[in-house]
Amino acid sequence: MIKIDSAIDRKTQILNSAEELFSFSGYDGASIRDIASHAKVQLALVGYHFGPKEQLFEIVVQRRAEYFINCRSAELTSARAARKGRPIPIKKIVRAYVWPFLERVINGGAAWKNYAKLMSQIANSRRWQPVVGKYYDESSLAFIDELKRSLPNCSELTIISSFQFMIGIMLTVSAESGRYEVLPGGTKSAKDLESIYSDLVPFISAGIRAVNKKNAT
Amino acid sequence: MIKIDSAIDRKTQILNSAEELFSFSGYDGASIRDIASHAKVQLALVGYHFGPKEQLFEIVVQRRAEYFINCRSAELTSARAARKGRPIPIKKIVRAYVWPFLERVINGGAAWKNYAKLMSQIANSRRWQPVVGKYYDESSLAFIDELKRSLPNCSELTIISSFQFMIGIMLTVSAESGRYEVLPGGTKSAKDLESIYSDLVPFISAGIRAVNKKNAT
DNA sequence: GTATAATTTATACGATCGTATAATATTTGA
DNA sequence: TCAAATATTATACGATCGTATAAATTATAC
Repeated sequence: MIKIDSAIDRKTQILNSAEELFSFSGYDGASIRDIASHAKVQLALVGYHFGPKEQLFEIVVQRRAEYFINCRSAELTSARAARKGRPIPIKKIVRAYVWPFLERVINGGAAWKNYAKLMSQIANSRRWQPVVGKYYDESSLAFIDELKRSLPNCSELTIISSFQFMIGIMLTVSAESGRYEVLPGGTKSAKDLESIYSDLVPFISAGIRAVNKKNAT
Repeated sequence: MIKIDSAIDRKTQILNSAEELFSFSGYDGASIRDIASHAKVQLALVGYHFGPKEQLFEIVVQRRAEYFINCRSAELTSARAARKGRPIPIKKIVRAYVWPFLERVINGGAAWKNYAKLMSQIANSRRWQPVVGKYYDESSLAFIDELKRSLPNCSELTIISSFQFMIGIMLTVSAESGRYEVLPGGTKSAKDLESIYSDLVPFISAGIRAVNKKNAT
């Protein structure tokens, strides 16, 4: 008889189910009953472990946010160390931000894909701005500061816009909405996905350099 | 006594309210009762004019889609005519796609802003892919074909990716989620918005040129 | 002007929602 | 081993959901 920590297992199952159903149906479209039955637990157990629905939602957002923030911070630190005080190349900054996210979408399995889909929807939503900001703002500020250091002649607004453009691209790709699978020549295989990702950093880096040059004082 | 066409007026009011509430709360978060009371009409009137909720939602998406598709098509046609058979510059293609949308966000008032916010959420959603695709796929294909003509050495997948990147940027900016207003130096005024828009086309054009060069055969 | 059609109102139905609670089962710690 | 803590179940409550329907009102056409 194998002993398993049932409580933790079930909590994880609930979070994974919530993540999946929220990402497809949205916050109000996914009921706690849907989530419970998808996780194969009783309805009341969801509330017992996670409290009200809004709190469950926030915990879903928080859970993987911590990983990304730590990972991005580590990438940035290591890039800084390699440059010994000199500004970090734009491409490295972009990579430090988008790669931890894309890597998980590629290698992390269905759960991480679901998280990415969820984020791609709520990041554009005013309604969830407080939740997203609570966990991601601090990390965002660190990257914007780093961009400022590497683009000293660029206006702050242009830097923030570039940062926003980067996130927009990262999320629309990670959403895998199916919008481009139906188009002839659109994505079909995992190999295609990697090809898209390999275009992503050069695209963003060139974009940032272009608006920097355009707005340089 | 002024004679007003009450029915049409109220239908428009309902659509505007649905647009606003869908864009903030999502499809399931906005109830028909919310929409009706926001439009100052009776509950049952919504169903009378627009049928089931899903149909109302689709009509909201469709209403302004027609304008954008026509406007983009006209921009493309005029750009083609000016070039007399030669390929259209990338910047012109990008502008033909994003400008009709951004122009409405800038000058169209609250209703068009709400539509943009709504699109920025459902465009990344698999759930609504059939609805979005129904109205936008044909136009998307026309733009992808035009990009192929201007980038003859670029792989089809890279072109589709670039197209997707462009839409991701356009929508994340139009969403006005409030994510960047809280950041120091972030957007505050309408003037800032125009500055962001002026960075958008150069950013995307430079990005496309970069991945084209990288993948050129 | 009056019959016909279109619009609007008032209301009700069954289903599903989030949440709370009491009872039961399981695990934990001394 | 046995009480205390934790986890799980079963169930019920009031609120709100989308939808349907009949009555009342307004507009249209001849």
